[in-house]
Amino acid sequence: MAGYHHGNLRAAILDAAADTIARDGVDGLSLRAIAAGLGVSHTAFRRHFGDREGVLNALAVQGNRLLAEQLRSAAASGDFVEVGVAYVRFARTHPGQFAVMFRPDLLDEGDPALAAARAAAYAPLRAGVAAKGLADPEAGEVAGWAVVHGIATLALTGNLRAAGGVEALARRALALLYPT
Amino acid sequence: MAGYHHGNLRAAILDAAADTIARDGVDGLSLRAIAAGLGVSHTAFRRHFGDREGVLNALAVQGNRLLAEQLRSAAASGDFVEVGVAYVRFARTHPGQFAVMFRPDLLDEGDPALAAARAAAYAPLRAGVAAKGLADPEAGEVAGWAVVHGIATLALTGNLRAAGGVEALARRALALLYPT
DNA sequence: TGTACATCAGTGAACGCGCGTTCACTGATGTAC
DNA sequence: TGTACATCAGTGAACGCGCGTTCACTGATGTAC
Repeated sequence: MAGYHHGNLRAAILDAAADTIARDGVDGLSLRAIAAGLGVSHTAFRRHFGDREGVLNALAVQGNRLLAEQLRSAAASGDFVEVGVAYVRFARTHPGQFAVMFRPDLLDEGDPALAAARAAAYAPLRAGVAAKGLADPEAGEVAGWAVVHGIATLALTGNLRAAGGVEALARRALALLYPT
Repeated sequence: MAGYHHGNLRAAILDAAADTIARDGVDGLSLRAIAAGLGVSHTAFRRHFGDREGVLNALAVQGNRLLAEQLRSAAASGDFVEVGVAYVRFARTHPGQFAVMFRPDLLDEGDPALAAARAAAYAPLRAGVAAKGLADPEAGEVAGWAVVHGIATLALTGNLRAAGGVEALARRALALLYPT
């Protein structure tokens, strides 16, 4: 662990970056501060990520993969509302990744790994809406995505009061949109 | 207009700040750059706003007042869906203000003018949902707000493809949530 | 079993940059008499 | 009608700060023979 070689610097940097972004926002992310926190030179990250955009991009890929996994798992329950709840839960348990995933201005939009991870994350939403057999499935996708993205965003920025918890509130809102 | 006194510096700074934030994000806002653009000393804004937070706060108050006005006007049409569409339209026509309005971390949360402007902006949503007579009005408010906030946010950050236009898409999504 | 050498991982000094803030100030305006 | 003076509006030099990047480098590891 100690010594010249860190051993797991790449993962450690991503973890620390996610924490910092969750606390201070993307623009509060200082690679120098992260390096200091890890007891490592402030240029060490370059070997693994190249530059600042590389760090953010890696975080976005990681986030999308994790989101895809959690949405798929929720979809397996058979209740589409739970897919939406899982989206909100992901945003609140991985706020650092979430803050970066929908910021194409900060990412390498040419990265095929990012595109693939995004597509994987979007697939369960599309499949779930299709199964509903709505007259306007495009509107169904957008409404579903927007309602959970909106709740997640508003909750993360401190704009939502939810006495019974954010996830329960999301469940009630989704029940209105997709009545059983 | 020319000369030592600008005449309308306060309004000019707010306009320029909104433009810059719309283009570069809140953290891309440089008061020095704005001052240079207006041909004014980079400390001139202090007389009117005190510090950086003062500028952002004034922008948020202005934005909330404008939003309140436009939502009230849409509510007068009698069609609640149009209140939601007006929210999305506001976000897209005033992206600089919108980016700041829901960032309590950047604002002076003790400012009564801000609290009043926010309450005025939220009122038409609450009234419109109440008129719907839903079994779960709280969920109705959150779902309505979240869906338009989500669509606005996703569209502004470049995450939404909408062939027929964002407002039309919002209208279809809202029609799903509040069927007539 | 040992040695040479390529590769991989991390170092730390130096650079230039733009930022918000502080400070003592100067120019313009308006009001009292 | 004119003058004194308080107030309001904007100036510009200087400060300290933290940032990402560049650069030449050193230490550690693993593989070929």
